[in-house]
Amino acid sequence: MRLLLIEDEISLRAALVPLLEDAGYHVQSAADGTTGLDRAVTGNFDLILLDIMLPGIDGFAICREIRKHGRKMPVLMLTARGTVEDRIRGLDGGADDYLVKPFSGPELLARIRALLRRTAVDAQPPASLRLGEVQIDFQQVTCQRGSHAINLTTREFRVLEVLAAAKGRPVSREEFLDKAWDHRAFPTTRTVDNQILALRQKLETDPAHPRHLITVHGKGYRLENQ
Amino acid sequence: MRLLLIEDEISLRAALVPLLEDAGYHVQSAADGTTGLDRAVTGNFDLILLDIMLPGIDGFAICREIRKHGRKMPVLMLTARGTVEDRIRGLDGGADDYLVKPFSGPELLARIRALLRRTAVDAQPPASLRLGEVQIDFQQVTCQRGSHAINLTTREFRVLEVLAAAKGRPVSREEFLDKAWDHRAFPTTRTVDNQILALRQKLETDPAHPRHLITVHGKGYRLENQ
DNA sequence: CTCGCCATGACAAAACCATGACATCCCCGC
DNA sequence: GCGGGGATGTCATGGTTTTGTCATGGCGAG
Repeated sequence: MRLLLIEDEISLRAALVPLLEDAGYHVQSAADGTTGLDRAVTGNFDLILLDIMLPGIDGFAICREIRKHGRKMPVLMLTARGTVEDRIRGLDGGADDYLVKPFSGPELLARIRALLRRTAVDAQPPASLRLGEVQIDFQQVTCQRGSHAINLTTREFRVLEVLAAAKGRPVSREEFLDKAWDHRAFPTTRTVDNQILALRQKLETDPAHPRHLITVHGKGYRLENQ
Repeated sequence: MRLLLIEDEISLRAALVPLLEDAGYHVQSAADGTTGLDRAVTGNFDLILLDIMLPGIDGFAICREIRKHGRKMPVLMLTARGTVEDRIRGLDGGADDYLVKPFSGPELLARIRALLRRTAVDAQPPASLRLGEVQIDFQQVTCQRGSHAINLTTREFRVLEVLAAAKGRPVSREEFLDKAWDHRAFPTTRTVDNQILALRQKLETDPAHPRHLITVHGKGYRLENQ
């Protein structure tokens, strides 16, 4: 599991990073809001730890921006202030939980576990998906633009399902090969690209300028669900 | 949904029961074959999870007994062995799916969902069906294009019924053999194709370009109703 | 016995998709 | 801004798998 810690205080970072790594997480950190937001949006994280008081952009704004980019990973806010207003404001902006400093290590780990568990449950692909005027039904294994049926291959459905289950998180080529290909298939990476290409040509209104099957340079692809 | 877990290893039961209950299933378990068979036959379960290596009766025998009693609920075999012979023997004896230990929780849940979907969704085929200008009546077992009668064989009716019951979802050849053939017939896959071929030639306006009996490459066939 | 049904196998046709070549784009350092 | 190198877009190709289609023969019902 990959965590992103956005926190400007060096001493807190120094304390938190080992704690999280000891707990088995992969941790990256950012010392200011701008860097943090950038990594949160482009990186492939499972959870964000976000301080509210930050130089650059503040935590509330970062959280809103993350959501604007369609990223659904859970965000755990860290703050020195604990007023009811702050809490409401944070949760309103798209944060998933809220932890008031000072907190204990076990407390933090427990919150992280709870958040990851909560989101892992709905890591299953949805029963159906709508991309613009295209409707994909994973139960019926059908796909149509308006009333006109579109023929997707089995592999294309599986690739879409993986993307849909990721809920906007970028999916790397390796992850695709793991999840959409039969166990232990090791095709060249071009293969994944070709599936994406085919899906774009079938699903996107303008395949050359995709609005839903988005390339994340150096990371893979992600699904923009409008 | 009510599941019955027949498994003698305490540790596996202890791991599986909470997993299944968290997933929203009602779980009962039996620690040996005799008890398990008894509950499977008398109880009202939607699915059976069945270990093969059991004290008392072994899993294969239990499965056969369950079928002898006319119970049709899906059976998912769990086993440490994964040989082709075991698999065939299990499926031959009336099991519906097969999972080799060790398996992951999500993997098990996915299989269960698939089995329940497969057996529950299409419980009731419609009483009649209209495909273009062709009218099929499953009650009267008749079929006509306009006022002109079309002669369908018994098997063709059953194949159509299975397709109709699936409501547009693709039906695999395995599923056809399960549902449209007498218990545990193992004809070559070509047999299903031939039935579809015959149906197309009788029902489709242009058998070479079917509009209703649609091939889903790598999956099977599905019925396009309109 | 005769006829229809249908399982099996053979072969052709089609679909799918892995691979590689080349063009193009993007990011980074200058 | 301006290359340069790596990453991605795109296409053509061939091999493999899956499906279409037909012929054959066994089998059971009437």
